[in-house]
Amino acid sequence: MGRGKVDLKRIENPTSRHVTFSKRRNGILKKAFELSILCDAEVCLLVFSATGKAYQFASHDTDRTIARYRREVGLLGSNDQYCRTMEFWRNEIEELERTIATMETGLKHLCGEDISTLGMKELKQLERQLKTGVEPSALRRVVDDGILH
Amino acid sequence: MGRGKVDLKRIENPTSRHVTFSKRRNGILKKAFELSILCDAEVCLLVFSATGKAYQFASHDTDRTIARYRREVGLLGSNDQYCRTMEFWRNEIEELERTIATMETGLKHLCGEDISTLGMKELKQLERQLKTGVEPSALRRVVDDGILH
DNA sequence: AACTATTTATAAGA
DNA sequence: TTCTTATAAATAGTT
Repeated sequence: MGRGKVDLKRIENPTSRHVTFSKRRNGILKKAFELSILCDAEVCLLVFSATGKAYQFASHDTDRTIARYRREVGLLGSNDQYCRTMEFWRNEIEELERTIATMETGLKHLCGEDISTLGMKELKQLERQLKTGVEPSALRRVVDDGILH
Repeated sequence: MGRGKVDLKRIENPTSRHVTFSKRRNGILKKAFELSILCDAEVCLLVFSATGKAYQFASHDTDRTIARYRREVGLLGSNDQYCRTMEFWRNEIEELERTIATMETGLKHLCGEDISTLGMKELKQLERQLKTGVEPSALRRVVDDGILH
């Protein structure tokens, strides 16, 4: 698109490459946004320039979409047959139990200290854990007890 | 682009929405590929259709790019202050409750029928629900009752 | 799935 | 970078 057709290969001239990156980066971010709105899709786009700068778009939440990707795509080879075996479901349950154990540790930690003393890192991790799954009753207890403020 | 201009809002007609999704999905995947080649960038694009089907492009390796995102971007910029407010946690909880409600519906459905009659699609959805969070006791009950085989 | 009329994106130039 | 403009690409509506 433009004054001339361009070959699909790395643009050697650094200036052109940077200018093109800037333009196309904006273009694709816009496309990602439009796709998510028009078609009601969940879209996550991560871009790192050759110089290491990061750009991103997420229609919902980057972590959420990545988690979904890991769940649904990340574990390939889960063939139809295997999914119906007891072994498959035992593995599912074990994984869940590990998640819950981690969560419980996190909750204990949370109950033991004022949340305002937690660092950003811990808060983000806790948020991730919450979104990955937690018993709502346990959570509500924490909240009702007024540990959070 | 096309015979008419389109408003930036969800396309209500399901047929048009699906057709547009298919076209634009291909378009943006191509754009992602071109950006990575022309400008020597690291690009990762994750797309889930409204019906849950996944599509992706990764110039290098999806896991690698995600890891890089987590290292360099994941921990920055979130509003440290807001995360400590009650409002933030209430939102977290509401989101969880919605998830749990969906899950409970799914479990009821599961208990009512033999899992071997479920298709791959339902199995994958159930797997997603399981991993998103479910009370392990409820799950174990389902398993122990021999509904799965 | 194809076909086109149009809209968009963007390459090159200033 | 930013704006302009000619042209290549993408795509909306149609067949």
